[in-house]
Amino acid sequence: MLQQTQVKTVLERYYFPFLEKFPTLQALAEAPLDNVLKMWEGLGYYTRAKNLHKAAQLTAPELPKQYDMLLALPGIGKNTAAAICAFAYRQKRAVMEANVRRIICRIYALDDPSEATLIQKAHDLLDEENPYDYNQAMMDIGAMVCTVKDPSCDACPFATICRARALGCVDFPVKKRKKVPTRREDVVIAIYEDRLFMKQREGRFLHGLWGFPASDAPAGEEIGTVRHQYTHFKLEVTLWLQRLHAPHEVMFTREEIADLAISTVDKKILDLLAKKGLF
DNA sequence: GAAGCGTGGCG
DNA sequence: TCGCCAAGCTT
Repeated sequence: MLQQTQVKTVLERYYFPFLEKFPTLQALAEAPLDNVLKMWEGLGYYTRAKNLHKAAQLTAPELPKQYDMLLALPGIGKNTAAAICAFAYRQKRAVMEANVRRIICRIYALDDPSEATLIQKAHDLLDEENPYDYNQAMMDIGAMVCTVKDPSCDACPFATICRARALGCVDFPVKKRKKVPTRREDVVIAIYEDRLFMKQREGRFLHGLWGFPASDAPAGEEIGTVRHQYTHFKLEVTLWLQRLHAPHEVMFTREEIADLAISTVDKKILDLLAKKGLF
């Protein structure tokens, strides 16, 4: 859950409900994927949920303790494998995530280091006698002291050796900006009495979540626009309403929709329909 | 190595 | 409104 996601979000809305629903690796492994996705709803990067579910099925009832075996599991990369080893099993592994990366870039004044360089530096710095405390300290310092903007260098234990500080700037690592394109889509909302047509998404994007597929041939009445910002593109959806005279394909009532895993953009569409009193 | 993958918060 | 960023991984 914590991959590319702020701790605050995970702790406030996802971690505890997820553990209550799936209290053991075995329970997670036996659950239908749709139930897992429902608990992941709104958290993003949904492949993580699928990978976690798969990893549970591969390892239940017990997670392996060896780094290489963890690394081989879907969704577990070098950082997560190192974190599990260091935090769960007190092994000598150095985590290399966002906070550690920022600290290392600043200590050594690295603009845009390769992954290999970062991992080498992290390994060099690791306190092998206290891997748990070292890793936790690095992440906490990154989160609370060596922050992205306006770091508290006066309170930083690295202040005397930090090259970025000696250079009088905190502009490490160098931020690479990228502009994202805008994508426009037409979506036709098919309504019959108290039911809506929804489809489970396929392909890589939002896979497994239920939503409103884009249409090549919009028809019906235009009812509004929904905007949503993804990492790599901006989406602008024009909504069309089509009232059917007979039900077709798969349609859901409001109560049934509440049990489906739905991404944020499709939630926005549902909100707009509700706001306009259309559904 | 680079691109693709979600969402919410912040300035 | 816009760009940046977060306990990264997979292809």
